[in-house]
Amino acid sequence: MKIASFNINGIKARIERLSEWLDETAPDVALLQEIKSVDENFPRAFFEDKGYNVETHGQKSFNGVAILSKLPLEDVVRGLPGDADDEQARWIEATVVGDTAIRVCGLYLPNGNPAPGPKYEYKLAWMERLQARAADLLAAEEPALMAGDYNVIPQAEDAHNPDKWRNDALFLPETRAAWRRIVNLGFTEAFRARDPAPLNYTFWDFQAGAWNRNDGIRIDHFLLTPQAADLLQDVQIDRHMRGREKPSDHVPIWIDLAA
DNA sequence: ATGGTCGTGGGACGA
Repeated sequence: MKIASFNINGIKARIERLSEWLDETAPDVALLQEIKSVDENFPRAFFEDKGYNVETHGQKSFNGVAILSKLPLEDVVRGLPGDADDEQARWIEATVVGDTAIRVCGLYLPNGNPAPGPKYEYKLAWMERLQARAADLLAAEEPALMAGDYNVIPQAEDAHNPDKWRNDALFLPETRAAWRRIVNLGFTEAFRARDPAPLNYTFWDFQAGAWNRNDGIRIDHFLLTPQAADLLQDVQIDRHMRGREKPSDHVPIWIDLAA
C-alpha cells in the first residue's frame, strides 16, 4: 500500500499538478496539506472520479488538510485533540480499511515564525498536543502513522545551508527537542530509517532561486508506529515535482507498506 | 539587514 504526503500549497492553484501526480504515482492514500480551501469549495468530485474517497478539514484562505483514499475511510477525526479553542485546520485522521487496517494521521504543523513570539508559542503548544496524541497511538499497538508538513528540520544534514536556519522556528533547538521527544517515544522516521542518500529535501522556497541552487530543507516526514514500521518496504521523495510548471514549494513523499 | 516569490481573494497576511 502506497501512502503519500503532499503539501500542495493551495488546491485551486495546484489541481493540475496534483492530478497528474496522482495519475503517475497512483498512491492508495494521499495526505494533503495547505489545501487553503473551505470544505464546500474543495473539488471533491474531481478526485472521486479518479476513484478516491475524500475527507477534508478546511478553513478559509489558510491551512487545511485532506485525505484521499482508494480504500474506505472510517472513524474520521478532524482537529488535533487538546485545545477546543484551536480553530486552525491542521489535523485529520482516519482508519484506512484494507487487508490490514491502518490509522493514518495527516498534519500541518505550525510554522512558528517569527520566534520568539506568540506564533512560536503556538507551535510549541501544538507539538505538546501532538506528543499526547502520538503516545496514545503507540499505546494502541497497531499499524499507525503520522505524516505531513512538520515544519521541523530534524538535523543539520536536513538543510542545504543549516547556518541560514539557526534562528528560524523550523530549526531552533527547542523545536528539534520537541520533535525528538515525539520520535523517541518509539516511532520510526521512515526516510531517515532507510538511510537514503543525503541532500534529499522536500521543500525549496519560492524566493531567491532556492530550487535552482538546491537550497532546500527536509521538513515533510512520516512517523511510523512499530507495527507500521514492520511493514515498511520503501520510501521515496518525488523531487522531480519541484521542477515542473507551477509547482508547490513542497514535493510529495511516500512510503510503501506490505499491507 | 533587506528583499526576494507565491496563494488566497480581491487587501493584507502567511509562508
